[in-house]
Parts: sequence; structure tokens; C-alpha cells
Amino acid sequence: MLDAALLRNDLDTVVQGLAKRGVTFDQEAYQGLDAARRRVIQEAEALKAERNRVSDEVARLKRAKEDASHLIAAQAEVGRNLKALETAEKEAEAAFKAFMATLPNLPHESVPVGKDEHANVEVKRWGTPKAIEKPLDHVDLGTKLGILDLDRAAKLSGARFSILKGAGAKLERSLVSFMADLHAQAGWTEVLPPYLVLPECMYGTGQLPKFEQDLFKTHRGEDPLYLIPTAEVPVTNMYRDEILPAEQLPIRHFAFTPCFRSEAGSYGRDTKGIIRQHQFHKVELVAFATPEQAADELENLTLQAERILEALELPYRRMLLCSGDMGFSSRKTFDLEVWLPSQDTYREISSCSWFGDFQARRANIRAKAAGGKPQPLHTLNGSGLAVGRTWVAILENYQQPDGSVKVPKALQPYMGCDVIR
RNA sequence: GGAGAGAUGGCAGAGUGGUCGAAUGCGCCUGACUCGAAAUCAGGUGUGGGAGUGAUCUCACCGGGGGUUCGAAUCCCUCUCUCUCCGCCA
Repeated sequence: MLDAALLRNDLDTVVQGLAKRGVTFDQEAYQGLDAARRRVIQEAEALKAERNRVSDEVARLKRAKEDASHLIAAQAEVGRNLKALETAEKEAEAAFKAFMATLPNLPHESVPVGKDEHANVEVKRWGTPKAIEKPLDHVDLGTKLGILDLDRAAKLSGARFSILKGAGAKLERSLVSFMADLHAQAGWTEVLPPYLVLPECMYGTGQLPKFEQDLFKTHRGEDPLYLIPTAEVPVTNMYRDEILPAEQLPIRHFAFTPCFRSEAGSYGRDTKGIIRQHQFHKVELVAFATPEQAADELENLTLQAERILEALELPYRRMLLCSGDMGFSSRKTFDLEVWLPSQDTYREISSCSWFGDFQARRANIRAKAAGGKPQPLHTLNGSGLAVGRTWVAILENYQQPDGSVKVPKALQPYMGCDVIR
């Protein structure tokens, strides 16, 4: 949620910021909703003030044992009027809020302006892809090794699910443990949250109301419950409706969770293999910072994700996303892309974002310095890393001519072997 | 699944229809005392919205929603959550 005060005081900044995303701001609709809202609030308040005055007068008279029946009779009418006004007030507030909730975050000034991923900027490249002759992709490698079974997975759950077996299953678990250990050693605090959350949580981080079609939805009794698309949702919402002492910031959490995505609208993309699944594992980094700390914290968080790739000796590059390619809630995003020999290109394996106070405003997460006023804090998060895609990257980058796969040194203690064959 | 008890400010905890945004204690801030500190004393100390250049005025908030009433923290309905006991269960 954008700051309502910013819209009121500096609408140009908002209009220009949204334009960078290719979003046209409907000024007429905004001004109409805002004016209607304020008008009805003032009307209702004036009437309530009047009612309160008369009620106080009734109380005074009754205490003095005097007759107040004429006031009481006159007030009955006011009560009826007020009921209608309060309904109008709620509707006006809801309409205004609904409008605000559809506006994406404004890009940070350092974000390049562009329409789509072609305008993203490479800011860093690490490692050199090994020369592999006629590289196999992870599906061929995994299937031949007997550690990946997509056909039977389809039998269980349809497309975009997978079964890992033997060393494949162990590789997934090893990666999770390895990543978690590395983050814990760096001082991040592990969290193991629920995988089903209330709609409020999805609203807080920005998935709702706009992106319901991307979510898996279930229910408990009559009440809706959503499967998390990322640990960002439960971990960020841990502090919803709270005021944290500013001295505690930055707060750094990481969480290993499954992620569930309907992938609506991506039917043609990445249909082969396990790059794009309805269910996958992710170790997620989530940080809460003061506005002053936030820019450095984005760098810190991104570096933490990069450490995993470097420890696994996987070549990657860091991309600064342009305004048109960023997620709805993001103010600035770095994507980490890992080298995939079979595709002869880099593919996204992590996305590290700084949300400014956009999520904190929606989720009502604030920080208060001693003697200061509560202010929305800044939230950040990033994958550290997407486990399934790391699994893919290891198979493809560490493949050997005989179809076996070497185990990265850092992972050998977890795997208990140095090669998968 | 059954029975019962609860939810009040940063915390603890009063308040069962009007002078209650809410006693009291703790915590925190300011001042006095002191060379300084502790102790003591005095004062202050919630959040959000609306109007106004401003001092300020005003509205809402006692778990959520609805109702009764001139007036609700207080009465009624409903939901959620927490705790205790019984049953079931990974």
C-alpha cells in the first residue's frame, strides 16, 4: 500500500513512479473516491459529535434528577440518520482502500526504467561455466540415474509435480540442511511457519487481492485458507499488527518451506522438467529493517543468497530488474540467475527484493524508536535458494560424460558421498 | 467432538448502562533533591482518522463482527483465539 499522504501531497511522484511500471494512474477516480470519503466522514462525525453532546446533557440532567425525555425523543431520529451515514462511511472507506490496494509499489530511483526483462541490467557475474560437450538436461540425467520420476508423479498429481528418489531425494534434503546451516552460521534466525495462512496474510504481503488466481486455496469449515506460495508470506506476517522496538532491527529470519503455486497463465513455459512446479521447496531469507538500514540490508541479503551459489561453486550472475519486470510489491529487486548448461543460459534461482514500507503498511508492521513515533518499517526478502532449481543446477553443472553427477565439495558431508551414479 | 473459564493501554490488573480513553501498580520520559547515582517527591506517558497555517478542535478504538439504547468496556447475538477438564488422534 502506498502512503495516502504521498498521494495527497505529491501526486506527481506517484503518477510518474507508476508510469515507470507501465501503470496509468486514474487521477479522476482517485480524486473522486478521496473526496467522497472525506465528505462522508465529516458529515458522520458532525452528527456523532452532536449525538455525544446531547447524550452528555441527558446524563447531566438525570444526575440532577431533572426531566430529559424531550432530549431523548429528539435523539431517536438522529440515531436513525447516523446508521445510514455510518454505512455510507464504511462503503466510502472500503472503496478508497480497494483502489489503493490495487496500486503497485513505486520503483526506487536506482531501478532502470524498462518494459520487460530485456531491460534488466546485469550487475555482476561469478564463476565460469564449465565446458560440457553435449550436456544432458536434468530430466535425462535424473531419469537415467533413477533419482527423478516425472511419469509416476503425473499419475499421482498431474503435470508439474515430481518424485525424487534415492540419492535424488537425499540431494534435496542435503541442500536444505546445507542452506539452513549456512544462514544460521551467518546469524539469521530459523523459523518454521505454517504452510496454510489466512487471507489477511496474503493481503499483507501483496498476493491478494490482485493475484488470487496464482494461489491454491482451501478452507477450514467456511473460512478460506491459502497454501503459501513462498515463506515470505507467513514470515513477514509474523509481525503483522505489531510495533517492534527499533533497536531490535534489523531482524533477520530464514525459513525452509514448501511453496505452492498454481502457475496459472504459464502453461506453455518450462513444461519440461522440474524448473516450474506446483510444489517446490525454498529456503527463504526475510529481513525487517529501518528505512535507513534498508538499502544496505538488500545488499546484505543478496550477498547471503550468493554465498550459497558460491559455496556450491555454481556460476551465476546478478540482474537488477527494470521497473516493468519487478513484482507488484517490490521497490527494487535483484534476481540471481544460475548457469544451466542444457539451456546454454542463466536461469532465475533467487529473487531478492526490497519492499520499502509497502508491505509494512498493508500488514501494519511498525517500529518505534525510544521517544519516537511508530513508523512503518521496511521489509525485504529473497530466496536463499530455490531448492528444486539448485537441484537442477547441480545435476547439470556437475554431470560427467558417463552420466554420473559429482557432488559439490560443500555438500559431500551432507550427502555422505562424492558422486551420484 | 463434549463441559467450563477467559480476552481491557508496553506489562500486570480494576471497572457490570452516563462525569470511562478508562482506577491502581509496574515500566518509561521530564523536573526537584544530589558532587553523581540510588531512594523519595511532583508532573507527564496509547493508536488511527477528519478539520485547521497553527495553538487546537473533533471522531473512532476495551479480541472481531452485528444488535439493543438518547447513551455500551459494561446488556444481547455471533465468530475467533487462549486456558482447564474429558474423549479421540500423528
